[in-house]
Amino acid sequence: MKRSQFALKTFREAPKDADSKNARFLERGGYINKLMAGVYSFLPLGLRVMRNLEDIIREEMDGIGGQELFLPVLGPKENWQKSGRYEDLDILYKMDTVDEKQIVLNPTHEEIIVPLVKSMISSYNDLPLYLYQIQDKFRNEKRAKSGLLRGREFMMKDLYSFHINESDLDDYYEKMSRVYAKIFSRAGIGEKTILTFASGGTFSKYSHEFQTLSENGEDTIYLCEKCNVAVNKEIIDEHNYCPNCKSADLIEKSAIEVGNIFKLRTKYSKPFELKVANQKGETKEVEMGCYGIGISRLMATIVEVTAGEGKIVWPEEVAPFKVQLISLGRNVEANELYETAYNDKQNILYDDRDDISAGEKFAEADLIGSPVRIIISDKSLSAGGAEVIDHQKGRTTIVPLDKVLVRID
RNA sequence: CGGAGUGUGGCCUAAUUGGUAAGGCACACGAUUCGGGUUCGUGAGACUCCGGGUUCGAGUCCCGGCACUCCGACCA
Repeated sequence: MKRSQFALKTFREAPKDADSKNARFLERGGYINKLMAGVYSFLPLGLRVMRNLEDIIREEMDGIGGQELFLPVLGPKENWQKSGRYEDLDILYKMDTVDEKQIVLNPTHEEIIVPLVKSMISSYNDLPLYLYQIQDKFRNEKRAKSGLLRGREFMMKDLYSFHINESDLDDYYEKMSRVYAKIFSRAGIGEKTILTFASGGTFSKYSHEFQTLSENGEDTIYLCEKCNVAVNKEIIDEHNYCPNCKSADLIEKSAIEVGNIFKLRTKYSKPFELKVANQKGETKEVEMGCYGIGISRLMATIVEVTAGEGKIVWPEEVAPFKVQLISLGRNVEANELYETAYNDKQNILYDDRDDISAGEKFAEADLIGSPVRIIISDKSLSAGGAEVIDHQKGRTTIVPLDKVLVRID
């Protein structure tokens, strides 16, 4: 991609109303644009980051049998009344339409997927079943805040698992827990993301959250540094010791909840009468689990944890562009490198603008944050080729132009 | 939903006791410069959030809305 053709506008200053680190950085860098409180447009640069996160998540979900589908944003009032959440959920967007129908903007999709799956399965032979989607969720938060961390419309991956019995649910739940750790590791926040015991609701003793340690986090967790496991504040009164080593030596930390896994058991299969026949021909309610990752929140969390002032180095798999090629007055050489060395032009951003100062190009490159930066200038050419900066390793080398690709790979 | 604060060109800011909107960024054009948002000139761009009120006169004071931000409550 040539920078001169890329729809990107960065700014010297962040908008005044962007107060959180992620909002300041992402709006300044031209990743996102605020439409109203808690509602953001994703611009081409920001969408590239989100798509990369989606790709990681898809790969991992598919890897444990997940099958992707796409459920509607709109939902019928009746489904939500059936589960009791039409009245219980204060964040539910309820709308009266002109023809006097009442509809809901789905804030989550148990009420949608359970009736759907009911129409698909009838026997234990149809189980287990793992369905997921990546889609916008709508929640009328009393107070949207902190940029992408708590929005009213946000991108989420939600997977729902369906099992013939509890032990099968337990097995899959454990498997998912490990896969989640892998996802956050690939997203570059593995070391700071802590498996956290949280309230399980009425059907299960605990659920688990994946909490990323961050000063600006809105959750409070109690961390056992020895085991790298934590307990959420909401259950610390009953559980003020490490779930792993039983130590009471826990440290209070603030964190951002980036993912959550939850054993629903029969909470929703019951009201919607989702049942299948078991081996004996008896009808049984289906055991369910649900597993969410807030993808836009994950993007914000990476920024909160890794960005500096006007500067970021995105994790390898997340970066909007893997490589940034910057020409400083040497477009002939840079053009040739761009055209010949890179067949994957989608993953390199080539700043070919010739009316922009070096300082401005660098400042913008810092905001875009590719792991690798290549500079071609008089200075680099007289030193022997292109200057290749590996931001992950913190290393700068001069590489002959015909060897640049080799060195990158 | 309670409390507090803030609304001025696209963005960031200024405007004296109330006196007729100023600057920077960005944008267009022309020069200049070319390793950290270079410098200079020219130009375009504003019902000062909306609606009332006080006043000869309101960005400024008063009332009512709306929006945004922060604190708290809430967060399957």
